[in-house]
Amino acid sequence: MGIAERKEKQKQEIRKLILDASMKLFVEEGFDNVSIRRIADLIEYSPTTVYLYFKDKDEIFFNLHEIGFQKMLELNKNLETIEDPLNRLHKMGENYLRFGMENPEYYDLMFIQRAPMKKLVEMGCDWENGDAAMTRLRTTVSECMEKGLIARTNPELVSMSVWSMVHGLVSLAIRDRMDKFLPEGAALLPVMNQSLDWLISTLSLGGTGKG
Amino acid sequence: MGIAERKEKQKQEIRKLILDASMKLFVEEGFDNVSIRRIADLIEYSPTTVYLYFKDKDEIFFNLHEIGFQKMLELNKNLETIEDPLNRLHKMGENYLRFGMENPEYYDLMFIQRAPMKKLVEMGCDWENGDAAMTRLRTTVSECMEKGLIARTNPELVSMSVWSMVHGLVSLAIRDRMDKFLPEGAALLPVMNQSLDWLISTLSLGGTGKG
DNA sequence: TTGGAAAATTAACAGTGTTAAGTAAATTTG
DNA sequence: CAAATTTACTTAACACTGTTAATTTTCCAA
Repeated sequence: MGIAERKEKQKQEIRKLILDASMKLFVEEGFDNVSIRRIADLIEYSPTTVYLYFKDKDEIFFNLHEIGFQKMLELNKNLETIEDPLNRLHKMGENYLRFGMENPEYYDLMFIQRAPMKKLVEMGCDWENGDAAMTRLRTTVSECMEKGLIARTNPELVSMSVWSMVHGLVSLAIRDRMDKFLPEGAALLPVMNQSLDWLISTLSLGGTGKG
Repeated sequence: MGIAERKEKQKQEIRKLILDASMKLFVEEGFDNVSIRRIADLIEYSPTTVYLYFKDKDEIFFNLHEIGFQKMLELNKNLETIEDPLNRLHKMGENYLRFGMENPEYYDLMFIQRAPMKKLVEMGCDWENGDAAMTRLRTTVSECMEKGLIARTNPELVSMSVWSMVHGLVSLAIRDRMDKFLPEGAALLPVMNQSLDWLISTLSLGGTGKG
């Protein structure tokens, strides 16, 4: 079955070619300037060829959104060695903020754009990437509660709250709402990290409440 | 000069006609389905007429974004009578969440879509609506600190953090990320309000930390 | 070498934002 | 009141968009 295998491999290669070209356009020209025709130009195929590898444009975006989660997962490998769950939670937040600011296009697809969620509904399946991320967060939050580092309440609720805040920070930043409140040209990430520091120290039972 | 005045009034009427039609389409059909041609159809003018009243599509969206802020301001009138600043902060958050969930299209324009901010840069002016809203929030946060209701830190930072959390909640909800973590068909707003309750009680120096 | 499947293309449809040029209506001027 | 001018509006067009049907080219097996 060498031939069918090779064909499948070739197919995957072209899929990757398309995804890479899409992301390149997305990063360099912005969401609105990613068109099937420009993707096709980039990979030197005709526009309709793209449709032989992806059902429609949203499916391309869905795949990019998945790649984004992979990248984020990779970034979070530095958490594994952190024993203290509150420290881990803090570092998890820092990772999240950094990922969002360094990969605004991926972040957009993962947490802002409608297309990937639309595709999810179409396919009738769960948001596995989102669920997995939320589970990792909730596990750490639960651990913090068990060790008495933060107040014992509903871990689900606290996870959602913490996630909402870091998401709020990143999404305001990458959609140009945050810079409006800072001196011209000021770096956003340090301020965002201060917000996170504040949250963690406010959360913390043993902390000063001052950060 | 009655005639110039009347003409100006007529001009404003057609502008309003266009904005109303745009919002109607935006609410009923979603952002992507608002086209100049459909707006023109609705107001029974030719598509190019729209360009006599607005420079481009983004300018329409910018104006809708401003109307959104007006609506939000109106909603916040119920805050004026609240003496206790922490209560006021809490209620301000509730208003924010409710506004977002009841007017997702306006919210989108105010805090998610890029178009209005793009227009702002083009016009070279500040985000007055955003600044005003942030000032109202910061004033209340400062008052909480002065009265010793919450920890004395940087009011700007705490305001940003609080805003980020409620924005995070609303933006996750209206971009279909929140329902993925709740039972099918569950109402989002109550959960979001619980998150807010948690934040306020965690913030509060006199509180139980349990909500 | 030929038959058929697979891969890629061309042509087309219905739509988009936007502009230039032309027409109809209203107002000012003689 | 009639002519000239300004204002309001429309038609036609450009260069795009996602997507599909029909057609051609390429590849592999018999």
